[in-house]
Amino acid sequence: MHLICPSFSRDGFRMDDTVDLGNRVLNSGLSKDLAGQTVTVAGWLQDTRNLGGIAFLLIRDRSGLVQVTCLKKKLGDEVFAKLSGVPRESVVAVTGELKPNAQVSTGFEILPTAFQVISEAGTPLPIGVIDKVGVELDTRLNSRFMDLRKPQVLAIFKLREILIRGMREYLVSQRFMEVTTSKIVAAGAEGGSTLFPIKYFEQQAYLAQSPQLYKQMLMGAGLDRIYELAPAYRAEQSDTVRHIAEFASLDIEMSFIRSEEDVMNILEGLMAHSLETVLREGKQYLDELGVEVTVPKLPFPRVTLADAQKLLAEAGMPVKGDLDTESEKKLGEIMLEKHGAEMYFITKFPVEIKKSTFYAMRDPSDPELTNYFDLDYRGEELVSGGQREHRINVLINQIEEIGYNPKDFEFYLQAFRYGMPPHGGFGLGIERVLHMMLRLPNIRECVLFPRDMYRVVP
RNA sequence: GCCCCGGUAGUGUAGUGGCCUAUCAUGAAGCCCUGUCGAGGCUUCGACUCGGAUUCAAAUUCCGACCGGGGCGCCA
Repeated sequence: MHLICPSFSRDGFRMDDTVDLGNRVLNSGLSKDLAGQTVTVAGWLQDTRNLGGIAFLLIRDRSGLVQVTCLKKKLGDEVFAKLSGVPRESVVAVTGELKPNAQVSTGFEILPTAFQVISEAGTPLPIGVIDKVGVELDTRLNSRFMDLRKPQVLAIFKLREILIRGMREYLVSQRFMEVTTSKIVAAGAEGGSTLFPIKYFEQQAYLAQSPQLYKQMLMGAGLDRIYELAPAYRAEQSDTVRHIAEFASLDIEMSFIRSEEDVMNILEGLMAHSLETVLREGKQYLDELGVEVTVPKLPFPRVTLADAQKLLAEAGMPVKGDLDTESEKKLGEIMLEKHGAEMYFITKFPVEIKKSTFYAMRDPSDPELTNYFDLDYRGEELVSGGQREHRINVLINQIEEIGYNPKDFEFYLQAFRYGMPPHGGFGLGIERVLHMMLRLPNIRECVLFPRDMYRVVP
């Protein structure tokens, strides 16, 4: 911490120690109405435009920009040179008089009476905050702290926060209780190949790929309606723009459902409410990104997987089995055209496709199908969910069918032996929602410090 | 895991055997300029990922390593 200008002396410019941050106001709190008042602001020196006898310093804080205008005549040569020579992106604090001025885009400026460089930035910057050249995502992620200083990058995370807040609001209104389950587990909900092994004292353990089994056990505990927002870890060898090794998963589980339809009702309500919240509270950030968001209308269209295959065949893209990436995208176009819907359910996945999902309930009216669905958003999968099998005997059969040993799941199965209500739920990828909602080229854009097959730092 | 593509100043790029003491922009350093808001003008600085091979000659071709991008499978 050091003084910028020990020689400050002219015109009452403060040359003593430091600017008092106790009186600091956010840039957004300033306006012409404060004309003549002394104000203190602090932030990052975004840019300096030195015109010779006058210099403009732009100071950015989390709320926006403010212009500090320095006059050489008033400050003296030495002070003026020091002020206009502070490196970009240094953290500075300024006290000065707020003066209305129509020549400034905000309508006012600050004439400094004290100035402190709190933390000087090195040069050159690893990446520019306002430079007029592109920067690749990988380079940006290597200097993420600097990247996040860009308003359009920060906007993504403001919107993420609003989206999640909207989701919580909705779930609370529907009497869901938030829970936290362990991310250190002895067994996965699905195959072992996507698990990250960890050494847990003297035992083998894994990072949780899903809270699936715990959510269900909590239904056996009588919690009725729960949700959890927590990281999920997948060691998938998936190097694509929509996969990351650690993602935020919103998992819900609810009891006493009649079928998966009850779960879908909650899910569509959740999506509509949270997107509405984003639209209502996040307008400035959406504008920053130049994105338009449409709130989906209720109810969302439902199409069985079989019908989806028919639609695709009619469109000249026949698929057998599960949809591949190309047909998934195509279905997104078809649903938009036919129903004007960006979000839609694909229902009644066949047992054949869901065979590793041993806890899926099969359709009582067709043993070839399950009560499982996906929610897609413009051709990308956001959610998987469905009705679970709550009958212990059937559940054990389904575990054995895929060659697993029920003994390995005894901790889980126990919860089914002493009273388990019919239940269902889903897991939703937060980043997938943002990826599609904001039309970002890469899902890594909406994680602060993304983890993928190759990146563990920062 | 499979397929395709790439790695040039701090950042983004041009350059596909000799015309490269490597282009342009941005940036940084310095000078000039009293109304900038993508400020402007002038000067300077700064790079061929690493190792091996081919060749009279390699940023450029070949092999390997490392790093990155896209697609597929799979998935949230």
